[in-house]
Amino acid sequence: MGRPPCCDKEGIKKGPWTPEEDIILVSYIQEHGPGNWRSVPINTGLMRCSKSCRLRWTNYLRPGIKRGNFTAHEEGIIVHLQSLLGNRWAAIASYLPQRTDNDIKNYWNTHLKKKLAANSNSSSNRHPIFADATFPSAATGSHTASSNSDVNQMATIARRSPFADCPSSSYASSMDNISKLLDGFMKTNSPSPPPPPLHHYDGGCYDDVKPTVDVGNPLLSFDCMSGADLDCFDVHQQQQQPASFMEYGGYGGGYGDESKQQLMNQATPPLSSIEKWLFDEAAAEQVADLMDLSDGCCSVPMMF
DNA sequence: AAAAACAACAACCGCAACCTC
DNA sequence: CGAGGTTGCGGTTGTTGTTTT
Repeated sequence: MGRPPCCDKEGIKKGPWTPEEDIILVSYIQEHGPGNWRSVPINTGLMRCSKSCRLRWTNYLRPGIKRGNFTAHEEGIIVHLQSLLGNRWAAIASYLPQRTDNDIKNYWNTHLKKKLAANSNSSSNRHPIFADATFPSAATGSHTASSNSDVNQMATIARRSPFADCPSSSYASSMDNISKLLDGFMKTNSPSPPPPPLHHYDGGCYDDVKPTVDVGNPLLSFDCMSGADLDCFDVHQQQQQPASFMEYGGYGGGYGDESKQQLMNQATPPLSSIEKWLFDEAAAEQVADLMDLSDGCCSVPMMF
């Protein structure tokens, strides 16, 4: 099968998106919902390829995206999941609904990898919890997993992370301008329906209804998790409901603690222990601290 | 004050999986 | 069942902002 010409077409614009383009894309998706990306540039007149539209929406315009510094909790989750899953950023992102896979990938490459690489030089200080555990290989899926009790042990290590109180960065690029433009745009449009329940985010398509973690995911054989457990994270709604961009939170908006609680409440069947742990900020902060990402005193076995 | 170096992140590219007919 | 089309994902690059010299 031949690859369809996409971004190499003549007349296709590349590079940074303008606020005007963002408005066009957001308003179109508001009306039609995400998905069917092929038709987006055709119907909107945007001189962008479908892939670029999807990426822009997924990584930047999608409601509920949290921007700014990663918290210690998030760092803990990312480091732990990366050790479990390898560089499967989409799978990792499914555990952090407010972050995009691209964001996580960037953060890993620019921050965490460096920290962990520096820390790995002092492997003698590796914490016994991680030293004892053999984490799954992303390539083979083989592993012996840490148990719930291991996770609980992690949570008992009480030492506050230096990152815990990091303020969010003041994300101010073209976002301010875009936000103003969109604000004006929204005011001129009809009242919006109430915000929908938290979706499962799977690569940017809210209308996707499929398991968050695929069959090949080593977590499926993780001894404290079951397939049913994994479905806990697949919190989605069955029908699309275009909603106000701003009511979603607009740029920089997020579901925050309330939505996290909402997710916890909606998720049935009950979360597995590791999933609960992943949503437990206090525990994860402690794990992040346990990993000591800042001062290089200990490390996590990584699988690059 | 200017240039160079570095850091952060948005966006692109290409492959592979998935879907539809 | 297979071919063609579409979408998702991960690696990588390009651009912009910040810091250092």
